[in-house]
Amino acid sequence: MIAIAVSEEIFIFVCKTESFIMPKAKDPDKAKAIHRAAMMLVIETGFSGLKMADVAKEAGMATGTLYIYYKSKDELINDIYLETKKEIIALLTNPNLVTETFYTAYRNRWFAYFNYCLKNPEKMLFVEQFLYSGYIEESIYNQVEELFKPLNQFLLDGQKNGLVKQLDIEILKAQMEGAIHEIIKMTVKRGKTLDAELKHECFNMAWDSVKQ
Amino acid sequence: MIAIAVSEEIFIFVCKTESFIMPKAKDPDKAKAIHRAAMMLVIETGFSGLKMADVAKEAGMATGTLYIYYKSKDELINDIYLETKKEIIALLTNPNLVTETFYTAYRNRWFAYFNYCLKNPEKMLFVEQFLYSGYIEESIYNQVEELFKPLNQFLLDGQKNGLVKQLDIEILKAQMEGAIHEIIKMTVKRGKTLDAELKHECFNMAWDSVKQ
Amino acid sequence: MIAIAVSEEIFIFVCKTESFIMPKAKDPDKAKAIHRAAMMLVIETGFSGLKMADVAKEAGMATGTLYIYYKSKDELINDIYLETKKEIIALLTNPNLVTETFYTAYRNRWFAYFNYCLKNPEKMLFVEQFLYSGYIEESIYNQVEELFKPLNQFLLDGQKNGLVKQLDIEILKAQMEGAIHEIIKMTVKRGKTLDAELKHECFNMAWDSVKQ
Amino acid sequence: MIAIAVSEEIFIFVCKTESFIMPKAKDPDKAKAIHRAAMMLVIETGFSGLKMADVAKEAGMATGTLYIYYKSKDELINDIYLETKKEIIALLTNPNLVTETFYTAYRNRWFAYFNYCLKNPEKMLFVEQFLYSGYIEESIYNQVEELFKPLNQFLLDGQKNGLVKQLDIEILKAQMEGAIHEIIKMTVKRGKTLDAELKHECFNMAWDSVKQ
DNA sequence: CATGAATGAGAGTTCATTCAT
DNA sequence: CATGAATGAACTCTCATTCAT
Repeated sequence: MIAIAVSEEIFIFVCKTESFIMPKAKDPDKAKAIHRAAMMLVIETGFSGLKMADVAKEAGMATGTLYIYYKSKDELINDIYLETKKEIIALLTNPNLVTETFYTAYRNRWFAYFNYCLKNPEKMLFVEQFLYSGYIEESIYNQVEELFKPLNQFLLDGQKNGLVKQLDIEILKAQMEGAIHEIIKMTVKRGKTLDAELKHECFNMAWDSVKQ
Repeated sequence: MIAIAVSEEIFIFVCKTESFIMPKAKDPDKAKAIHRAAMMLVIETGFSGLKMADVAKEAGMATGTLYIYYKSKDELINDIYLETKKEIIALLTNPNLVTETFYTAYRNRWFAYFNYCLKNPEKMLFVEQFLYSGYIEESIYNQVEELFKPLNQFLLDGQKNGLVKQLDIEILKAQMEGAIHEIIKMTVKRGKTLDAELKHECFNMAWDSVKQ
Repeated sequence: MIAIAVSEEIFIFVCKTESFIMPKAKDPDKAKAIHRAAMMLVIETGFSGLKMADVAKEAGMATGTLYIYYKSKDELINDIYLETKKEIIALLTNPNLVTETFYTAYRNRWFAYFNYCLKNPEKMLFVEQFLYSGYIEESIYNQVEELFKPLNQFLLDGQKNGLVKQLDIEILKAQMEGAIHEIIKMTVKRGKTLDAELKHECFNMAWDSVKQ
Repeated sequence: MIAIAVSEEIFIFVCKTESFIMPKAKDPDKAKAIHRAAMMLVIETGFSGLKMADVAKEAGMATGTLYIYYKSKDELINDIYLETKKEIIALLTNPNLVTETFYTAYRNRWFAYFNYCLKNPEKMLFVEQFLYSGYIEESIYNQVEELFKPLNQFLLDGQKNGLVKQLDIEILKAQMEGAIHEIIKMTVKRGKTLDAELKHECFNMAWDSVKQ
């Protein structure tokens, strides 16, 4: 390693990385492992059955380690919610989904979300359960509300063009989201699988319900 | 209550009747009061926040009294679920709902359930949350499944007559139930009220989604 | 038991005490047992070694029971302090201690406190340790300060009559209290006993130090 | 600190010297920094509130570093006690304090200790608290006892010459030490300052209490 | 039957200590 | 030698359940 004095207080060090002690950063994979473990356990046993000791064991670490990454059980749970919601928003605002016609754009979004839920039922269930778990913190709730606002515009455009029923946007969203969630839940609960055709029929129901 | 010592062993107590526990016969209303209290508290604080002491307080009795009516917290919660589900089944199999055409019969049933949820959101929410609370006992779950089977016939008839989409009955039910629940939840959360017209539009969405 | 209706809502009940279910009151002896146990353990192991489980065991009850009487460990410790300080104040403001001359009154007070400390070294030690334990709550501290103020007047009178050195009252009190505590601590630590004569010589030191 | 990648393996770091850990010989000041930090924190938060992580932070180093200088928290605390006591003994056995008359020698010693406590209240408080903290190790306690013995001779000489009250030496020491500590504690607690005159009056109290 | 103080197993969290970097 | 993330035993506190009154 070479040290060059620039001034009395400022130095330049040139060195190979491995010979320089990098401050050991908090392991970003650990936070994700904790997320995953906690989410799975919530689905298995509910929020009331979630124990930090179990999360630690499932994530392959000591209990104390959880508290390096999250201040408390509450914070952990709220953070999982927030991160999952952000993931969903990123998914639904993906520019790739935008297409020429409203119908195809709607279909793209519906399938994106439907497939996401089908692939990550634990995430969908977690988010659903969370809202009535008693763990939610208002600030987190509001933050998520804010993030979702841009998505409303899409449906408003559909209404303006006379393609979507003239109803409160929140009702339209509830209709679609509620149906998707319930279908996925039923699917998981009964161990069913949905082939492409079945998915398309589910989509048709969704479209039929909201189309003008 | 005022206590006046007449002698070392004899006291006079002056009190309002309700603050003096008169020995009385087993109160059949108590079980219902416990139900109501527990359900409200689950909605407010989630299953993880439900404490027997709070249930007792909310129901206006001592903790010990709860255990006269229910063997345990688990049993209490499962019983609430079972009773609520029975109430819903009774509602949906009410002979008054049967009418000439499939459409009107469907409409009657949809409105019956929708209005029930709107009037008793705590019951609907309790039932929804319960399934993933970790409290559910398999025997109770199976019992409820059994009770609901007769209702499927109604939709099967609709399909036979070409009025309802040719889809797995469970998917159809999930579509309808999920949408209703989500709309009600949104309504409650945002403090909205639904007038007759709005309800009808919600029904239209439901009908559009399942009709052939 | 005889019940006499005074009005529709007010009743008079006359009964032998044992035939009337008295609401089971929190046992006042338990609170004292907890005090005693906690105090002893603090002296033995210091505040840092005080464990609620040990307090419970020493007091002959379950851990949970402690929390019926005290909201937290902090509150328990602060309450012990407050109660002990109140006891000391009651002792020092006992009208029996007042006598004709300032000297005899001072002597009475000094001996009252010295003997109290000698008989209850654990209380004295607890109070001494407490102030720097990190457990003290400001409100409790202020409350005690307030209660002690009346005692200052006694020394002020001594100064007015030219019997006591003209020094800040707080310094005079510190001189006396510090000396007493340290002598008692030494006595306890070394397992010494103080006979009447020795006590009197200790008093003479105290008096010599403050007298004009 | 700024890191600039020159290649995949070579980096340039620009930083203020103090934020870059230069490999250096074992720093003899570190043990003292740890002492100071621990002592301050004990005074602020008591022994029960002393955390090794806080000591490290206060001393400007990592937790692990503490364990290079001290085997354990216990050892650290006991070492602080021992070192402080040694410092006090060195102070009181300073040959400069010896003078012609017993009175002036006594006065010199009293002022030396009083001023030491006034200047280092944290040390005095630490030592006071330590004895009842539950951390003390018997070997350390005995070692300190042994070191203090020579000081007794001084008072014994005073008694032989009829200048000091004929009382157990330990009682005399307790009287003096207790008074000094309590006056200093009061001073610190109330934010008072003691001028030369006031100090002298404190000394007079001390002298009056022990003089024959 | 009704009460609520008492119980104690079990949960969340902390923190002295270790060790790979 | 210095670091600080990781560890897990041990602590405080909670709460479902019991039982004497």
